Amino acid sequence: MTDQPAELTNGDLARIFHEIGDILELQGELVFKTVAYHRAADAIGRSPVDLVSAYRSGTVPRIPGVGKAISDKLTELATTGRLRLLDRLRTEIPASLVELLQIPGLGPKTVRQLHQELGIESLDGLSEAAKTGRLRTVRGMSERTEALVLEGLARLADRPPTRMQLDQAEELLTAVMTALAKVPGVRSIESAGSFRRRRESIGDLDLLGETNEPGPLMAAFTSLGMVDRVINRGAQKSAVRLIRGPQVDLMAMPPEAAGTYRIHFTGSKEHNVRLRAMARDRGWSLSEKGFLRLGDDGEPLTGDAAELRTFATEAEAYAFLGLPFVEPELREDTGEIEAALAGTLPRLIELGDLRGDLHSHSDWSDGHQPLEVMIEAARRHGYAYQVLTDHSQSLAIARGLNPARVAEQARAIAALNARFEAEEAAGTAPPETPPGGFRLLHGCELEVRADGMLDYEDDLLARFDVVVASVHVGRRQPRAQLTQRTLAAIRSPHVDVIAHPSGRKIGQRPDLDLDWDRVYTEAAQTGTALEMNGSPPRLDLAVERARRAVGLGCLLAIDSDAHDIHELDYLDWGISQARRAWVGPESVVNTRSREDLLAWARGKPARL
DNA sequence: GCCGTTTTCGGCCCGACTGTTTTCAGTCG
Repeated sequence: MTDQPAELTNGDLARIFHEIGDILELQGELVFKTVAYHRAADAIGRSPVDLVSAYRSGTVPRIPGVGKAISDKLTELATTGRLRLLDRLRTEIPASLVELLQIPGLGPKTVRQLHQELGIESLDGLSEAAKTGRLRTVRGMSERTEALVLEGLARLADRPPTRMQLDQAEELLTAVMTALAKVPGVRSIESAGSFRRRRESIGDLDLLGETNEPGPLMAAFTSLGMVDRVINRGAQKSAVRLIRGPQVDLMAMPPEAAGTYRIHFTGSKEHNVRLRAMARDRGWSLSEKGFLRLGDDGEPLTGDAAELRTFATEAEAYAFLGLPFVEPELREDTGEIEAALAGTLPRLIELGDLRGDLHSHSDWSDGHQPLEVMIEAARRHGYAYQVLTDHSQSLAIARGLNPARVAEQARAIAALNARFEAEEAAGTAPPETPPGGFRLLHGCELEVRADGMLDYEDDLLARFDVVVASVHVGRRQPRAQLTQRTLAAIRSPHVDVIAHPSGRKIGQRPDLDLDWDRVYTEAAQTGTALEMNGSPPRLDLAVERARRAVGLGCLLAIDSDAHDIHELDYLDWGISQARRAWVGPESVVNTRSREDLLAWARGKPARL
């Protein structure tokens, strides 16, 4: 047996550099240095390229925030699987000390002090010291602080931090916003933060209230029935925790300065840091309140000389910095500032660009409703087509269709389409029906079996309008085998879309271990679309993968994968992820008319 | 530690809230 080091994923690498950053913080290292490690860790975690493979092969990608020092450490990790710096740091600071940073209110300075003065090096030690009253012997800590620490410890044990799906976040936000919109003097309540940027999962919720009179708003917010406890309450901002729910932050904004408040509270933090640096270069200090003129000493002018510029809209605030409006989904400091400066921001896809949905289910397989109910709901979305893609035969758990049932389903679809055509001719179709009418297209979700074979014969596959293929079984096969199965589907003349290509479920199930660049390259060569599945637990392809895939020439399909009429709206989440991936309408096959879509699907053999 | 058509050295974003303060540091977002 060889003593080959375990393969480190980008996620493992990110954790390593975050840990280094944490330990350096506890050691009192220069703040900018610790921030640099955390920044680099984030960028490494986001990288679409498998960095261990890249470093071993010597084709090292350029990663923003990774300079010579951290690059050398990546080389060491890729070749030896270890990092001497981290081994040494762990002997200097017990790894368990890092856990103390999770307690709300305890930052690096305090943890370091507790370690030095009381010898505390773990959560257990902290708990013991708080209970026995030793904590209050430290300067700056009181009996009250001890109670807060114990409360924080209890919460940590009680409720592991979980993140919400986008749809769950939306539901909670809507409830809070509806309640607060009625408060006198409040012009509007808006969501901000990571939900507005449509991150794939959401931790805290952020809200902005437009008002000149924040008092009643803060009072109403902190006394909502769904509030478990008030974390803090101030004149302009407050935070609460909802019962069995997340933390919600609310900030009041005066209407005339709403533009900079929105920018501030939408983030991301990294995007804002860039904007503030740009403001500083131009002689202004940027905060949520607006732009303050700086004096020669680099400090904002005060007294009579003070000068504050405010803007009611974000577009005006960006314009003051010489930038066009930057869509919230792009505000991650992943190149959007540079593109804005160069005037090369993309025209992002919108829900209205879609002409149909290529992936949905009925109770013919594992959908919740009869075909007629699903399709009646789909018709009312105003699309030109909906593709029904019930599962293929080998996926027994989802009641996959055998060839005889496929033929029966084709007849049912033909009958429905005949009715739609007649209603459109008679003018009795739903008012949402687009010019050219609505048609139900016959597709299937074709199982790529564990043995690598496709689940229907070619002559049957040829009869479908659209075929989406996916991997559900044999997920733990080695990379080479999984990649071959996916490539077999991509190369089939009948497969048009690879559905949820990574197979992940956010926070529950990891990605398939694929040679992604080969998948992208062959998908681009064959004109096979990769799906951006809008189902909130999937959101698959993930944003960074989608961005790379499009960069390598791939087409995408944005689909709902609806198993229920309410899930048809999942297209919206798919759109938001595509926007985060800088995707424009030209890269998405289901922006095409029904005729063009069918021509693309039929034309696949010619494209090969 | 990172980064640069105003810099290869000297910067690196900003303010509210909290707690324990007799004027502010730490934490957080």
